[in-house]
Amino acid sequence: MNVTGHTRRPASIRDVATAAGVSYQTVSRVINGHPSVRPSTRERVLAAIEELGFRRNATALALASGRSRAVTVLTANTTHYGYASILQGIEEAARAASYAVGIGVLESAEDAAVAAEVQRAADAGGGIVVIAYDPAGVRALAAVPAGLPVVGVVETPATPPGGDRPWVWADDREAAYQATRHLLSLGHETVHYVAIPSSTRRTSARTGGWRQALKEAGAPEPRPVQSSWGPAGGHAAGLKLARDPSVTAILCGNDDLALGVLRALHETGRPVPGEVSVAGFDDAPHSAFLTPSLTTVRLDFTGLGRSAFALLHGVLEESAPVAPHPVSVPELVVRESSGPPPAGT
Amino acid sequence: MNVTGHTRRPASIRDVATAAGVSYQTVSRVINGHPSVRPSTRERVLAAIEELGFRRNATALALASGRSRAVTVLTANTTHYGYASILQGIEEAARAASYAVGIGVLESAEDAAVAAEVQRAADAGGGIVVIAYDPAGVRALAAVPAGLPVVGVVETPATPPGGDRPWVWADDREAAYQATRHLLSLGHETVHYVAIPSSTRRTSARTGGWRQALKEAGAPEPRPVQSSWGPAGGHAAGLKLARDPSVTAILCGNDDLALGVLRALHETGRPVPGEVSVAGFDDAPHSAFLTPSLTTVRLDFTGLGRSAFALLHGVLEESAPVAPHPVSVPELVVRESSGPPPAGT
DNA sequence: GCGCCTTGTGTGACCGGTCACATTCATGCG
DNA sequence: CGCATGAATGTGACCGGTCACACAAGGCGC
Repeated sequence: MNVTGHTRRPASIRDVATAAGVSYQTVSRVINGHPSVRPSTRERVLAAIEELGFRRNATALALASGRSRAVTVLTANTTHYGYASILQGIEEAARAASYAVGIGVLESAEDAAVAAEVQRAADAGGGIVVIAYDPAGVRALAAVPAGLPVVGVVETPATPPGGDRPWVWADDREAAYQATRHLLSLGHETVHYVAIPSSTRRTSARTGGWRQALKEAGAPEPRPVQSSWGPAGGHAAGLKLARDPSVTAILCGNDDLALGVLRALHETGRPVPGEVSVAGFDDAPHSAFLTPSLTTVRLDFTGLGRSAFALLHGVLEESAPVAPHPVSVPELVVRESSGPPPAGT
Repeated sequence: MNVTGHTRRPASIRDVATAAGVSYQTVSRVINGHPSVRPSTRERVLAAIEELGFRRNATALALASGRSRAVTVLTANTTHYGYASILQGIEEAARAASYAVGIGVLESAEDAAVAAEVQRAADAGGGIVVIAYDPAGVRALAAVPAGLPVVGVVETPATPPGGDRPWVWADDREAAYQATRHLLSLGHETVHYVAIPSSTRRTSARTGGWRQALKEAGAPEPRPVQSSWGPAGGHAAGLKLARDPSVTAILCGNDDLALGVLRALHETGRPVPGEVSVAGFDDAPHSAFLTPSLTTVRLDFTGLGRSAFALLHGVLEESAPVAPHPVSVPELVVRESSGPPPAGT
């Protein structure tokens, strides 16, 4: 309406109050839907709000009420598929609940750096979601001071990370178990494992599922190959494994690693799936379009993010029902990269 | 120090003041580094701060001072490589300047939805960075009310999107130009183009660079194939192009599209680069590990994000020097997917 | 000795909301 | 008819900082 060239200070509830001829408290009642406001009064206030383009100041609201309707997501990474999808799920749910979403990247797993980042997140005032799939995340989750509303997105339900704090998970253990069984069922003697960083600890869910499947089948358990997150790490691991002719099946900690492994096998002249079968983890969007397309396990990261937010939302507002630990069931997706072992073996 | 079971209200400057035996204003001076505070006093205050574990309340600071040391990033997507990398760059720079980073996803390009999201970003109080690579982003940038500190990350410097507002860009036009010239220089008669959503408009930078290279070489200009962002879109486009035997070179709007195109060519039995050459855009981490590895143009998205923040930072605090429009130079990366056209042509 | 400027410190108001309580007026009920 | 009750509204303090200004003490010039 009012088009002066200058940027004017936005209208406050007191401005609205004078415009409507009521007290600021009445305005507050109207915007909060308090019942005992005479309809005619409400009408007038709403008109004034409309006319002045009033919007409730989020900062003042947070300061006065203590609640800030905000979530900060702490994560070691924003670009990898799994992380980015979880973040997206959180944002989606947060937006629906009109919460603001902040992010903090844990660039280093060093304690001081992690603590600093946790502090920053705590300063933001709202709730915190920590993606604790890796060392930095796990430490961050542990470093969140007690009493702060926090939810962890973790690898496995078997090891409660922060003791009493709520968490959500996709069942990586089950997923790794399924993928490994799939490969074994094709006739492979055993399955080698290329691990993402956190998954080397004995307690890791992905490693655990793989190990369990091997044990149940009475298959020998090769040493997992420690790797990084990206295709470069997978490539290096793949070159190593390719040298060993007994290797006929490889499970990778994520699809990016699998991509690197595929490339390494290609470079060393070992056809997939003719000689070696490869399975990934996560079902990233590109996996279906690789050549050969990648057998993998699909995890619902977006849903995981939504659940994390729902849980946090429940903690922040007692009114909101706390979701019962929602575990999304992983789904094996069989594609071209897995098949029976070569006949000669 | 003080370990009571209950979560106590954090210390305020007044708590510190009484503990140090000074007024709250003196505490404020100390935490702001004001010069005229007697060293001995400063000492006492710092000791009290330390002892009470005082941290300045960000919300109160924002309310009182007006500045909120926060950036909100508006983007249509958080999972695609380019977007995620820009976000990461922004976060990195923001963290270094101890700014909080918020994100808002533009789920729909519909005007009302975009406007709502812009409002939310504005409500957050700080600066705004809009990633305007696509219709939703472009609209969001246009919808930001004048007077708000905002920086756009845009496709091309040729079309100032918001008129007077600052923006940064990676030179997509130049990148597309380089990639197209590379393919032409290999001997291809022309280069087909599979476009990402925004790039179909005539003003688009990527399309423009491609077109310019064709024109300069006197090559015929085929109709660009409109596609989506992901590999599925590239796959569909690739199937279409594969039917045309005259197609020997394809430039894709991003590496994910290229991946889909590669797959489509594989499925239709057209060897790459034997019969068809393919080039991508962005140099995503996986592109080097595809089979065939992908010729592409590398863009420094992270650097772009950092620049965007630097620019915004300059706007928010006059003290900070405003970076001169920093354009990162794209770099052509030649890999296996491009080569000379088949001899018979 | 006086005025004046500078240094160090304190006081009150304010940012824009919420919250606890006070006040007014119309009802219902004994 | 008097009084308790509840609806409708207003007042003052408060959240935790900042800002503008006041004020005391000390040094300097004249």
